[in-house]
Amino acid sequence: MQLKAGSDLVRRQNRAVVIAALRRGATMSRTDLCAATSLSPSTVSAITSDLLNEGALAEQREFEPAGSRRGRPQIAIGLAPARAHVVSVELTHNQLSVGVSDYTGKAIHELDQRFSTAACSGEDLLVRCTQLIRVALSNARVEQPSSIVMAVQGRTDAEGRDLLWSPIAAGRNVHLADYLQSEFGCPVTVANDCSMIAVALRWLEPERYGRDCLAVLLSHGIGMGLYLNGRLFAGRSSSAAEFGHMLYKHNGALCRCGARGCIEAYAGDYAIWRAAHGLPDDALPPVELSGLDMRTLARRARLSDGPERRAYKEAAEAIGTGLASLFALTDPVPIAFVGSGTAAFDICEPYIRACISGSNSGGFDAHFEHQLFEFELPLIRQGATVTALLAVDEKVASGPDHLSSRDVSILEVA
Amino acid sequence: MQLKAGSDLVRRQNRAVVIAALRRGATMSRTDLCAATSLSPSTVSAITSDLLNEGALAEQREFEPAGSRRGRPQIAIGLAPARAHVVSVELTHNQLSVGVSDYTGKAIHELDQRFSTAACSGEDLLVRCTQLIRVALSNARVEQPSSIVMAVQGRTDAEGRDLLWSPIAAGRNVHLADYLQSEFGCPVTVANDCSMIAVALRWLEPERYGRDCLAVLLSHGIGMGLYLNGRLFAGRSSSAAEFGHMLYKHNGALCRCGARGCIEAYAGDYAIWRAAHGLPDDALPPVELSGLDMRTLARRARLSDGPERRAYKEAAEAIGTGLASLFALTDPVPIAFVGSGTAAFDICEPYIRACISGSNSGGFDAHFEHQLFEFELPLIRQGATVTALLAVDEKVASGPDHLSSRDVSILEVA
DNA sequence: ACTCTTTATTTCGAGCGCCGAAAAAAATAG
DNA sequence: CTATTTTTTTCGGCGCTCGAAATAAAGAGT
Repeated sequence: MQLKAGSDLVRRQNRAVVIAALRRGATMSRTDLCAATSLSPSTVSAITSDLLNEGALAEQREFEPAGSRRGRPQIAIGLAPARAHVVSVELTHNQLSVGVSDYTGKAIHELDQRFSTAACSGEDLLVRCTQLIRVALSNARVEQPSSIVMAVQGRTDAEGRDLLWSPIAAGRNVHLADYLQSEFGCPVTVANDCSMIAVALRWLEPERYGRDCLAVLLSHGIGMGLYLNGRLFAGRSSSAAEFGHMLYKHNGALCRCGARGCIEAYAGDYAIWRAAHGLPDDALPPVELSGLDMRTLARRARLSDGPERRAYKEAAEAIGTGLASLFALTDPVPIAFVGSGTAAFDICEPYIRACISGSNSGGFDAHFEHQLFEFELPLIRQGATVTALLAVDEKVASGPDHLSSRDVSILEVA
Repeated sequence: MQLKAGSDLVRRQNRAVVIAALRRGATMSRTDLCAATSLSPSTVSAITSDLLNEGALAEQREFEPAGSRRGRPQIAIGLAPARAHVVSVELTHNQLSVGVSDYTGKAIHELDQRFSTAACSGEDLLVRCTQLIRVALSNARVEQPSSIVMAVQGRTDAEGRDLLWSPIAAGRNVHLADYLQSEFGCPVTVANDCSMIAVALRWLEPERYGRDCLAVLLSHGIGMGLYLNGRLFAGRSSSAAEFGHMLYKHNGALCRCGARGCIEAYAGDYAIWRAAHGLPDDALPPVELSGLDMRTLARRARLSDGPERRAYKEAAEAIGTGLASLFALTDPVPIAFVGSGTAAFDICEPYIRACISGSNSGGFDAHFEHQLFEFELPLIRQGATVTALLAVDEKVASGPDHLSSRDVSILEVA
């Protein structure tokens, strides 16, 4: 059942609209805001004055940008950098990264730590995260973060509280969000790394990826983030969207996840390496593969039609079959392939396209457009930061806790 | 960008909440409505009195249901049957059906017509629909329908305007909605039949299917309707969710859709029949198969481990592989298997479960609960009717076109 | 230097929809 | 016939948006 509405909802919504407009476009005058939000000047005036009082917005009188026209000059308004600080945490293979940004989204500080994630228990993970975040905050001279988003390779619960399973760490059912939340006293969300890539792409290229965005991570494992009709696709009880674990072949090759026949068991780096070296498809996959190993494999695959080429072909057909199946469900969607695996994409592409165009994806236009991004980390960080900022925006929009704006100005005077 | 809000939105929303409450529970008093909507008594009073004036609601003083307690008796309020009439149209294999219901959802009239759909051009379809709807409306003594929903086997565009492709009719890109809309002067939506099954199940069993609902139609072809996190899953540019056309085997058996390796090319009735009779997997599938044919096949499959059993096993593994892949994306969801194919579900079930539990679906709880429904038509009709009614509700909630409630009462007096 | 024009922003009063409290309505209990 | 109980309506107030008018702050013209 839908929820009832009241004037409170209207206020929140319109404040949110104003904040959203400013989050996109650096600074705007009140007049610009009227145009962007289609709110009346009076309303924009009221809302901005409230938000200015609350410290969420700041006027920028300094930069009068020349354009000297007649009439009263516009006053540029922007988000107030100091209103909040957000933290993004990225847990990837053998690396933990932390980024601190101000409320405008400007990166203030970034910090990495490399260690063997495979040996990491849940407990270890909590401690390492806490420590690294603390250092980063202190380096950035931030007392109190307002929101933390942690992007992990692996499956989280649907509410973004727990890390259920990760291919890169031993811990299971790690209550990351609750722990960090009590450590840092601010809302924490745990998200899938590929979802964050999709968020970033949507944010960076709304024209192309605004409505629909499929991010496929090709690396040691295979991950996916999907926006469909403008909303993040997630499972019923977990972050799901586990493209890499769609079933490619019943009783097929052994996957890192323990199941058999997953796409990843053919298309992950370890699977390609395994197949290229003629190892049995239930061999325990090598834990560590250098970028050099894979580049060598790719070079051989390009040179001659040997076992390497066949391994890449099988990988491509696993991916192509998965995409074809996915597109039977969603219709073709613009794709961003991300990660080190994109370096061998030239080998895979024709096979992938053959799978998709031979299938019924979309029924009529069985083609897809794609882009390649070699490095996933910047995208993940961008996505996590944006997600954290939007969470703060929501809180700011709902106003200073249950005090009317009038009360606030009274408090400020006192 | 989100849209701005105003008092108009609040009014619409709260009227919608009231209407939604009444659509569920036959009749309620104003006090009940307060509890159900969490609106204040004053607001409920105002809204119901407006809706009564507009003829959307009706008081039912007749049935004072005994429960003689002290105090002023409650006045039962319900949707006014005469406020609107909706039409549901179902196009299935060799049959066109029309149902007419009043605003409370009560079926007033139903009408079927059987003919060879395969021979049907787009033009034919438009004419037949129009004629059958006209007859049904006149039989039901309904002057003007308020909403028509047509459920078709096949793929529609994302907006529910056109029938893009259907396995049961020759026409392509048939502008069903626009045509019927101009014929009957009311909003028309074209929807996928399996989506309507999912709508119906959600409506009938909200406890089980309210949030997530997977309807799988097993019959000549394979269809699917999916609700995920309370919203209908649909493709980017079409109704999509074409479970039957997920890719099971690259370059595999020939499917009705023209592609190769679709799940349907193994699990549709025609595919099972083809395999059981040892025909090549690119044989043109028989167009007509009687229920008797399939029952015979199933009986033989149960009796001995011959070609029939193998055909059902292959079918089940195609479905199981598809479900495993789907559940990698969505986590396991309660399933309703619908249609004549459910008669052989006892043969398939173990193989389907083997596929799913061998895979990584959901990561941790690789099981699913399911229900069987032999007859799809009643569910499709129910879903289409509900969809049509909800469309009317939305219009009713937004109020008499741009007149305030005061204006309306003035008009009524005049 | 002063006034006029232009453009941006704020202020003011009205309207709409919700809510709480009080009043009114309509029954039963005594 | 009055008191009690429960439902429903009425009334006044509040919060939010909006349109119109007022104010603010510039450049342009004389």
